Amino acid sequence: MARKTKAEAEATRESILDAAEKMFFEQGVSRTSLEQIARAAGVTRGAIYWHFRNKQALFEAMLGRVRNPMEARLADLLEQQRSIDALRDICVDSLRQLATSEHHFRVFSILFLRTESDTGLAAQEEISGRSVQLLQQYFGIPAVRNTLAADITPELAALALNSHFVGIYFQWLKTPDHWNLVEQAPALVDIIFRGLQRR
Amino acid sequence: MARKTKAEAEATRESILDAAEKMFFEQGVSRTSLEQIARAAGVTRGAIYWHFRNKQALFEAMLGRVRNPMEARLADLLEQQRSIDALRDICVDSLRQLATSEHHFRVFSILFLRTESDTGLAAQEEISGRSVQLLQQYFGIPAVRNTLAADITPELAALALNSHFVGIYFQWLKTPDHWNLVEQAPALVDIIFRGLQRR
DNA sequence: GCATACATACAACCATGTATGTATTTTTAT
DNA sequence: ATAAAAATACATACATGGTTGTATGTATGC
Repeated sequence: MARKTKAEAEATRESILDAAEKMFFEQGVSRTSLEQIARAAGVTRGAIYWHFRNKQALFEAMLGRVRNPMEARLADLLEQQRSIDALRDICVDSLRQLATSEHHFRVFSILFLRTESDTGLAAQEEISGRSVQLLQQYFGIPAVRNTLAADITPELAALALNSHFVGIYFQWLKTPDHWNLVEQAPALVDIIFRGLQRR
Repeated sequence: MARKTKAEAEATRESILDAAEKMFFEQGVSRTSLEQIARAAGVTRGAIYWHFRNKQALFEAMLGRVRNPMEARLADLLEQQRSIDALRDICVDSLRQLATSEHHFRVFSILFLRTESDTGLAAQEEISGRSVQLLQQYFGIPAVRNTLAADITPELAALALNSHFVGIYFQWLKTPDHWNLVEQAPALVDIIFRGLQRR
């Protein structure tokens, strides 16, 4: 086949990534072959091996397209020393984004449910690890810490909030049609915040 | 090789399941071959195919050895209409069991992190689904429901508690050496209960 | 004219599943 | 009770396909 222009090449690269995302989501990472991805992208394996070293590299590139949506906002929260209500908004928005963005839905579904690879775990760690760090620092701000219940350290608060969050992600991704995350998000977030704050 | 006695056969069956649990935990389900499991069990693939129809059946049998530790106690909780403090004890114990029983640790680690199969998800659903059902019914008991915060329905309470729990499981299984689950368990449980109960 | 962006062809390897062999155990018939 | 028959609990051998990686071809953009 003929050589493509630079822009066209970049387009096929993206379509390969799209196809990988789709197939990984539908079948799981280990059970989808490069041949299947190639077919879904309308190319052959040759194209995949041209753009990516192997399946592993393709997988990582696919994950790399999604950035943790919370992270930037958490950094801003910390820097601006915003109120805890602002954090609550971030949390609600984050849950809603998972439920409304097909792209995020698929990638996080792959990360949580459709991969057993170590790089998948590493990616999870990279994503949630930084968030926990930022949350810890935020809860350490005296004005914020004072609002926490008596025996809750910043570390514990960050851990609990993050775990609660991951649990909601996880549970909902398993059965997204079973309950409405967008509707329940505020109530679910309120519960954990009530648990963290002093009464 | 010679035929074994009935008891011996049952022993090799168990050793195969043990080996599968070990290898699935260490390498993930899809990346461990039956050959590896056989070697780890000190037998050949012939023995595996004698006791199990295929890898899938072996995987299910391996999962079948662990029953949800919470379920029986939740049923009792509901039947005896015990106080919410009893539920809190169950939750703490459940977390502690994960951290102290190597067997539970491995199997849940496989379920949450080391499989991408649909049967893995189905098993998760079966395990946590019933718990949520029981929790819903329990929170529906008037005396219990009255202790919940104003706008929290029994369904929401069960969902939130279960999600919080799953999140803790998930986070800790990823990095079990990073923090001490046994120590933190009571505090983590207290947080979610404070969030659920009226102040 | 040379590097590019693929398609095509080829080699090699696991992993699975099944078929077969076999030494015992267990059962059955006498 | 004992010998023959049958079933058991595997090990071994083999056939197959699916997947990966690489090597090569090739038309075209630059």
